[in-house]
Amino acid sequence: MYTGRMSAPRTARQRARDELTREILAAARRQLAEVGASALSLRAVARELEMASSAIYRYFSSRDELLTALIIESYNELGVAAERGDDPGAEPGERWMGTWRAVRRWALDNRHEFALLYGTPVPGYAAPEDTIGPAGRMALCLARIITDAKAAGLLSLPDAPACPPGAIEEELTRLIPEAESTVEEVARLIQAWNRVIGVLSFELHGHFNNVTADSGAFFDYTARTAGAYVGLPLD
Amino acid sequence: MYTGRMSAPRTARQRARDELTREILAAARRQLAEVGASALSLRAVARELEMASSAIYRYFSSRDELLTALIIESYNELGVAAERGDDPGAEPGERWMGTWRAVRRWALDNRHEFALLYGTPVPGYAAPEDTIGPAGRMALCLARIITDAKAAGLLSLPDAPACPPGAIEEELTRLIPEAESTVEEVARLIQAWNRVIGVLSFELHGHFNNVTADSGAFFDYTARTAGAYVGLPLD
DNA sequence: CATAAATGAGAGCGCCGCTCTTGCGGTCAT
DNA sequence: ATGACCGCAAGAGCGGCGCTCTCATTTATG
Repeated sequence: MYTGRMSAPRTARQRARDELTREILAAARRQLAEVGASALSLRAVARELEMASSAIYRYFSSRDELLTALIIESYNELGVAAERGDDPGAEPGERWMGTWRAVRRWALDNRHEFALLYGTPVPGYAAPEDTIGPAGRMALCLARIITDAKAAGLLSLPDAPACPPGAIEEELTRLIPEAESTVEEVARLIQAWNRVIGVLSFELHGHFNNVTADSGAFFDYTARTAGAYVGLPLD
Repeated sequence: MYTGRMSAPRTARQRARDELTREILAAARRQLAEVGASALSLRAVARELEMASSAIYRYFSSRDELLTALIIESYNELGVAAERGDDPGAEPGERWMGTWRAVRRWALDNRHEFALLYGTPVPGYAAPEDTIGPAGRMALCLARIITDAKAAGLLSLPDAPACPPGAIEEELTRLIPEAESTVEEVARLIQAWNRVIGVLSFELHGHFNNVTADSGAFFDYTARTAGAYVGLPLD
C-alpha cells in the first residue's frame, strides 16, 4: 500500500496522491509528537485533514502501516541527527561524544518518536524488512568513528572479558568492508550502542527518577565510559 | 480504589471483595501474558469472569489502575526471581551471574510483563509512589551481592572514567547502610544494572535480530562484562 | 427493624479500527 | 469524442473499547 519513497510523479493523479500521502504522514507525525504512538488515531488524522477516515485507507492499509512509516521516518531523522553531531575533522573522542549528545538531544526533543523506536513494539510487529536499513544508520555513524580512529592508530581496547565465539553475527565485521573489524571490536561497539541507548531509555521512561541527580551528566558519563570501552581515546 | 494488599478480612462482604479483587487481577494477568498490555481490555476481563464490565470499576477505578497493580505484581515477581537465582553461599561472581540468568529466564517466560516494566510507559503514567518499592527489589538483590563481596575483600574496581560529582543521588550510597558504598561503586552498579536490562530489552524487542547469533551467549557475555565493571571477580 | 452503604447489571456516550457500498470524476484506448 | 474503466472520497455501519449513570438488590450497621 504505502510505497515508501514515491518515484517521479507522472500524472496529475499520482502527483496528488503523493502529496496527500505526505500530508497524512505529516499530520500523523504531529499527532505522534503530541499524544504518543498508543494514542495516535487514524480518525483524528483524518479529522485534521478534513477528510473521511475511510479515505485514509487508500494510502495506508492499516494503522500499523502508518506507524511503520513513522518508524522509518524517525529512524532516518535520528540517523541524520547523529551524523550532524559528528564532526569528521575532530578527535575520535570528541566525535563519539558529539554524536551521542546529538542523539540525546534528538531523543529529548522527540521522546514519543524515540519511544516508538526503542520502546515496546506497539503493534503485532512493525515491518522488519523496511526498517532495518534506516535503523542501522546511527550505528553506522558510530562504526565510522571507530574505524577512522583505528586507521589513525588511536584505537586501544582496554581489558575486559572476551566475546565468546558465536555470540554475534560475524557478518557484522564486514559492515564497513575496508575496516577489517575484529569480532571483539564489533562486540564492544554493539555493547556500547546498546548501553547508551539503554541509558537514554531509562532516562526517558523515568527509571532514573530517584537515581540520577543530573541526568545529562550521567548520560555523558555513560557515553564516555562506553567510548573508553570500545577503545577510543577519551580523557 | 484498589487498596493494595488487603488487610484481615472482617465481614463476609469484605472477604468476597478481596477474593474478587484477586480474581480480577488473576484474569488480567492471564490476558496480559496472552495479548500484552496494549491489548489488555477491561471488558474482556469482565467477560472471562462473567460479570458486567461496569462492575469492574467497583474494584479498579480505571484501566490504568489495573495496569499499575499488574506492574507492582510483576516487579515483585521479578524481584523474587532474582532472589531465587542468587545463592548467598556461592562465590560473588557466581551469585551475580546466577541472579542475572534468573532475571533473563523470568523475562523470557514473561515477556509482556517485562515489556510493561521496562518498555514504553503505556498510560499517562503509572502510579509512581506504589511502584518504587517493588521496582527496587531486584536492584537491592544485586547491591547485596556487591556489598558481600566488598566485605569479603573481593571487590576491585577496574580502571574506567570516574563518575562526575552530582550525577547520581548520593543518598543511594546509604541504600544498604552497613555497606558504606562509595559514589563510584554505586554509579557502576547503576550502569551495570542499566546495561544488562538494556540487553534484555533489545533482545526481547527484536533489536538484536540480525545482530546477535546466540542471544543467550551474548547476554551472558554482557552480564559478565558488567560484573567485571562493578569489580566482582569473574574468570 | 430501619436506614445507610456497598454491589451488580444494564443502557448508553463517544471514541476507535476497519469494511462495504455508492457515486463521482479523471484516464485512456478505441 | 466517446465509452469503459479505474482511482478516489464519502457515508453508513460493525464490533469493540473505556467509562459513566441509573436503578434494583443485597449486606452491614445504628
